[in-house]
Order: sequence, then structure tokens, then C-alpha cells
Amino acid sequence: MTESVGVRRAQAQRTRCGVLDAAAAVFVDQGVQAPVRDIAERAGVGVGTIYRNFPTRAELVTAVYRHQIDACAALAPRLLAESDSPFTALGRWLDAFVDFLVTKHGLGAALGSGDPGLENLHALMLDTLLPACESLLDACADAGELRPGVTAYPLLRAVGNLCITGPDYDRAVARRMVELLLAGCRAER
Amino acid sequence: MTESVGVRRAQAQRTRCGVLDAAAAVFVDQGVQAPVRDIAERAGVGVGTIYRNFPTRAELVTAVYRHQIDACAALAPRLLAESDSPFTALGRWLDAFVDFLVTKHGLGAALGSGDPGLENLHALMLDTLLPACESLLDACADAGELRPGVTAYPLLRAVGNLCITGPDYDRAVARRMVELLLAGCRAER
Amino acid sequence: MTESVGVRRAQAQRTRCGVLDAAAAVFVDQGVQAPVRDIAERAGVGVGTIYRNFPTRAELVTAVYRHQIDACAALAPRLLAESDSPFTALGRWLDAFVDFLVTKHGLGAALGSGDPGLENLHALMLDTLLPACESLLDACADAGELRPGVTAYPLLRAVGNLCITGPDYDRAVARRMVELLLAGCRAER
Amino acid sequence: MTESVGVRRAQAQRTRCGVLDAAAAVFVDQGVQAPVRDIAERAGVGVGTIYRNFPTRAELVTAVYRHQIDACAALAPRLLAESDSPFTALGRWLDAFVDFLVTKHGLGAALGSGDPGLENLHALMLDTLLPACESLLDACADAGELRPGVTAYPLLRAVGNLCITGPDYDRAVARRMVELLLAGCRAER
DNA sequence: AATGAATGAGGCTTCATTCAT
DNA sequence: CATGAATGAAGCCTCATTCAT
Repeated sequence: MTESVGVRRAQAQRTRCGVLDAAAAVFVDQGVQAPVRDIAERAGVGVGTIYRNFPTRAELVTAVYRHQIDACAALAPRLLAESDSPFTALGRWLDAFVDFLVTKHGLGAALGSGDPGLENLHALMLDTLLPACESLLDACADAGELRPGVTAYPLLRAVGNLCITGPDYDRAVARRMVELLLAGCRAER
Repeated sequence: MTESVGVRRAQAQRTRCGVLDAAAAVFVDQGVQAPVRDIAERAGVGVGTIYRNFPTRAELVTAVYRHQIDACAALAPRLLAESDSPFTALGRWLDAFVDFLVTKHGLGAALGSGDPGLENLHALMLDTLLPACESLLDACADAGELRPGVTAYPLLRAVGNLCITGPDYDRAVARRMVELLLAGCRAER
Repeated sequence: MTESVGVRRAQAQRTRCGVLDAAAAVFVDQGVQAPVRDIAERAGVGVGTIYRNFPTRAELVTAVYRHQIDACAALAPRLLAESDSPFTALGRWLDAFVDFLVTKHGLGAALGSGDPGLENLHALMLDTLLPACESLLDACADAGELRPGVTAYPLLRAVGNLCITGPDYDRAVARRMVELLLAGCRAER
Repeated sequence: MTESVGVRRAQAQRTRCGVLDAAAAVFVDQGVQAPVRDIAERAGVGVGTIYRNFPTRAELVTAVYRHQIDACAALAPRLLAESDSPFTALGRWLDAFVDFLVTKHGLGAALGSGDPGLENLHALMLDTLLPACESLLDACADAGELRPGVTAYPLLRAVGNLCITGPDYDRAVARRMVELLLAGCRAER
């Protein structure tokens, strides 16, 4: 009896993961505004299942990106330890962030859209990425490598915006633009 | 007879302008994907009138922004003549561009959306703003003030993206980020 | 003064004819349900002018075909006089009718549609073509060439229906089918 | 679990049938171009249900008539076996076809409309009725009862057209006209 | 009498969301 | 828990018709 409950829970967990995978894939293809039914189909479940697990679209979007966001945040201290200078670490970390954003296209637009239902995601990113970014910026500032007044939140938002790609403005271009922005953040010598 | 036709035409022209004003206002509130009916209501006309004057949404969007785009483009040579250095002129011109984009927020998102059908607008901006920006960049390059490899199109797209504002990321922040990007475009000494 | 009234009337008459010509042409291209605006454009007038002259679509349709209907009716006595036998005359007359119907495609469908607003046209055809057809049938009956029980009205309706053409069922096929129907109407020997 | 799914499917099937019945009824009243909403209302369902089951109007129309078309086609060999002569069988079969067409009046018009998108229906009729008719015609030809050059497709189209009924041109008249057409198809002795 | 701008009803279609099984 | 059929609001667009000039 207790066991069967465990089995059921495990099954539910697997369903949930399947939905997340499907949603991630569909978001790549169609953006975060993709029809719920498309996600359900890709996951091989009914739409009701999506709604049970993620009553709002924002919750789904948030859940989809939580893992990657966590991974990205966890990267910061590692890069800081590995790199020659804090500023180099910051550059590498932003590269990773760009990769994350550009791969999941539609996310950048979603973040920038000001959609009130996406505040969860926004909050999530703030909660995890902001501290990570701040730690890097602090290190840069301590090393005298950072132009004064550069703060984490606007920087992340700016990078997020720069990663809204399209035809003629692809990942490579986005990276280049982030590079330029970063160059502008370096303390003048 | 001829006169009354003229009167009618004038009235139609006024209607058309009313639609453009309404559309501009609604675009600010809701973005360029706002329902046609909302625009019609704000303009105090029927939806049919919108469709009569602007058969496709792209034509409406384009018309809404055409004047301001033209004005912005015309600013480039003037600033170039007035300013101490080409790079200063570029900075001022981008400020004007930012003002334009931020005021009409939704335009940035529209440009970044990759929505086919908005290619008219895209083309319009390329046709008018790209040459303006290029003239400034060329002048900067001639003066040795520009980091090699910075070109007009990605720069405009990037600035457009940086101007997608929201709560906690307003016009002032956007300006600041564009400033940093621009700083990154300056040739290192 | 009286003259200028005459001039105005003549002008109005010309306008009316222009509309009729345009409508006829548009009906050939798009059928009798073509948008009023298309007709107005083709005629080079405003839609208001159409409505002034032909308050209902049925009146316009009727007017468009009146001349040709009259001509077709007038053909009957001529063919009867020219032909070897009344049945031959009937065949030729139906050929002319088929040509009329098929050329103005959409008319057949219109007649068969049972559209209550097209009863004028229906009445017109009855008033003019029915007597013509009856005269031919009577002559055939007198000559003993007609299967008993064949009457004008159903025959005209049937021919009208047979002339609803489409891809893979064109004028030539329609003619052939009318021929077969006619063959079925000939008295058995 | 499996059972409840079965119940749901059965319910869905009943809904589907209800839609088909409603559509058939509405088509009789208003023709196959009737507004989707009218069909939905008559069926007591939402418009979405119509679109779920029949994404295009053509699919709906096709489904509505499929059963009867199949039944009609299946009649051909039976009549051929039962009847004295192939030509008699052909006559009886066309009678059945006429009954089918006249009862669902709107079908004839649909077939004759040339509306693209209704090609499914067209194809369906070709696929099922054409071979049936051809088998009868072949038998007639073998028996020397058929006028040379009479083929199935135009004949079916012609009969379809003859069955576009209206006031003063009802089922009985349509039958009579088809009889005459058929008489014209009989080989002359 | 002619014009054509404006209107808005009406039809189409999509999809987020609910709920009975 | 999962399902997916059903719903209907919401957008889109077309065009018949009116009416001020």
C-alpha cells in the first residue's frame, strides 16, 4: 500500500518530467507562447495533465528553465576560480548565459515582454542569476576592472534583450554584441 | 463639386491620421499585435475603416512609424556637422534613436519578433536608418574612433533590443546600456 | 433648361449602361455573387451609383441579362421558319440557350439556387423564354416529333441546370448532355 | 480505466454523429455553405466541436454524404443482377441516385459549384460512384443498348445538375428529366 | 445624380481552459 | 491522477449598405 503510493508518485514524477522535456523542445521551435496542445502532443499526454501540473503557463515556463538557470548560476564560482582575471570569468559566464538564452529562443523575448504572468520566471532568474552575476561583478570591481556604476540587474536584462535573435541577427551576432557591451563595462585604463 | 470631393478627401485624411494616432497609442499600451478592434475603438471608427486604409497590419505599423523614422534618419548629417567628433555625433544619434524606440515601446519588440509581414517595417528601417547609421560609422572609422568590425545593421538591431523596456528596466536604464555598448564600440587607444 | 435635363438624363443612361456592361463582365469572371465593389470598380463608378440604379442585386442581375434573354426569345420564330423540321429548330434554339447560359456562368447556378431575391430574373425568363420555347414545342408536337408530356418549363429548367459548368464539365460537355436530353424528348418512331 | 475511455469515445462518437445529422439537416435547408455556427447550434454543440471533428468544411460535407454514397454505389451490382436488361438496371440505379441527390439538395449544387476545397467530396464520388456507374454503362454497351460515346463522368455530373431542385422543379420533375436524358442515352434501334 | 468613406454585422478559425469519466 | 472532448471568447477579415458632401 505504501509502496503503491510510492509507485504512483514516481509515475507522476516521470509524467511531469516528460512534460518539461516536451515543453522545452516546443519552446525552442515555437517560442514560449506555443499552444498548450502542441506541448501535450509532444509529451504524449492530455492537455489536462499539463494544467494539473502547471496551472499557469508561467509556472510551466519557469519549471522548464529552472534547471538550466541553476546550472548557469552554479557556473559563476567555478569560472571565477579557473580564470586569470575576474573580468575574464565574467566574459565566460556571460557567454554561457547567451548560449542558454539563444538556444531557448523566445525566452529572451518572454523576459523582455513585461508579461505579468511571467514574473515567476523573472523572480527565479533574479533569485539565482542575480547573485551569481553580482559575485562576478564584485570580484571585477575589487580587481579594479569594472567601470563604476555597472550593476547586475540591468546588465542581465540588457544581455537578455541582446539575445532576442531572428533572421540576420543570429547567435553569433548576439555574442558579438554582448562582447561589445562587456567591453564597454571594462574600466578604462 | 470638385470642392466637395476635396472636402471629403480632407476628411478621409483626418480619419487616416486619427487611426495612426490611435494605433500609435495602442501600440504603446499593448504592443503592435494589439487587436484591430481596440485601435478602431480608440480612433472612434469602425474596423472596416482601419482595413480600408491599411489592408494589412504591417502597413499600419509601418505608417505609424514612418514619420519618426524619417526624422531620425535626417538627424544624422546634422549631428555629424554639429558635433566635435564623429563618435560624439554617433552617440547623440543613438540617443535620439533610443528616445524614439523607447517612447514607442513595442516597436523594438516588433523588430525583434521576426514576424513575417512586418518585413515592410524592417525594410523601411533598413532603407532609411541603415544608411544614416552607416554614414556615422564611416565617419567614425575615418577618424580612427571605431573598433574594427562594428557595422550598422547588427548595431541597430542590438540597440533596438536594448530598448525593449519594462518595469525595472526603463528608458534611463536602456540609455545607459546603449552607452555601455557604444563605449565598447570605441576604438581602444 | 429642358435641354440640360435631357443632357443629364442621357448621362445617367450612359452611367447605367456602363454599370450593366461592367456587371456582365464581372459576372462572367466571378459569378453573380461578385462583390458590388468589384462591379463598381470595373464600371469606374462609386458603389453608391450601383445602389442608386439597382437597389437590389436581383434587379442588377435581371437588367444585365434582359437584353440577351430578349434576343434569345426572338430567335425562336426565326429558327422555326429557317429549319427543315420543328425539332431541328428546337435543337438549334436550345444550342443558343446553352451558349447564353454557359457564357454567363453563374447564371445557371443562380437560377437553380432558389434564391428568393432572384425571382425577378426567374419571372423575366418565364415571361420571355417560356413562350418562345412553347411555340417550338407546340410546332414539334404538331409535327408528331415530340414525345408526349414534354413541356417547356421543366425543359428550360433542366437545360439551365445542365449548363452549370465547372472543371471537367465544360461547355462542350454541357452541349452534349443537352443533346442527349433532347434526343430523349423526340417521339419514338 | 480502459472502460471509462471507451465510454468517453462512445460519447464522442455520438457527438460526431449528432454533428453529422445536424449538418445534413442544415445543408438541406441552407446548402453546404451554411454558417458553421448554424450547424453547431442545431447540433447543440460549440463551434469548436465542429472544428475538432471536421477541420475543414470539405471534410464535414464529405462525411455527411459518405454513407449514402457508399450505399448507392453498392446498389449497382445488385440491380444489374436483378434486372431484365442492363439498361433497366441503369435506369433504376439512376433513380436511386436521384433520390439521394434530391433528398440532400445542396449536394447537387455543391458538386456543381466547382468550389475548391470540396474536391474531397468530388473525389469521393468519383472513387465510389464512378466505377459503379461505369460497370452499368459497360453492361449496357455490351448488350448493345447504349448510344456510343456516353460515359459515366459527364452523365453523373449531368444527373447531379438535373437534381438541383427548387419551387416548381421538384423531385418528380427531376426524375422525369433524368428519364428523358436516359432515353437519349439509349441506342437507337 | 454621383461619390466613396465609413460602418458594423457576420462568418471564419484558433486555442486556453474546464470537467465528466 | 490522467484524459481529451467540449466549450466559447476573442481575433481576423470581408463586404453589403448607408449617407454626408
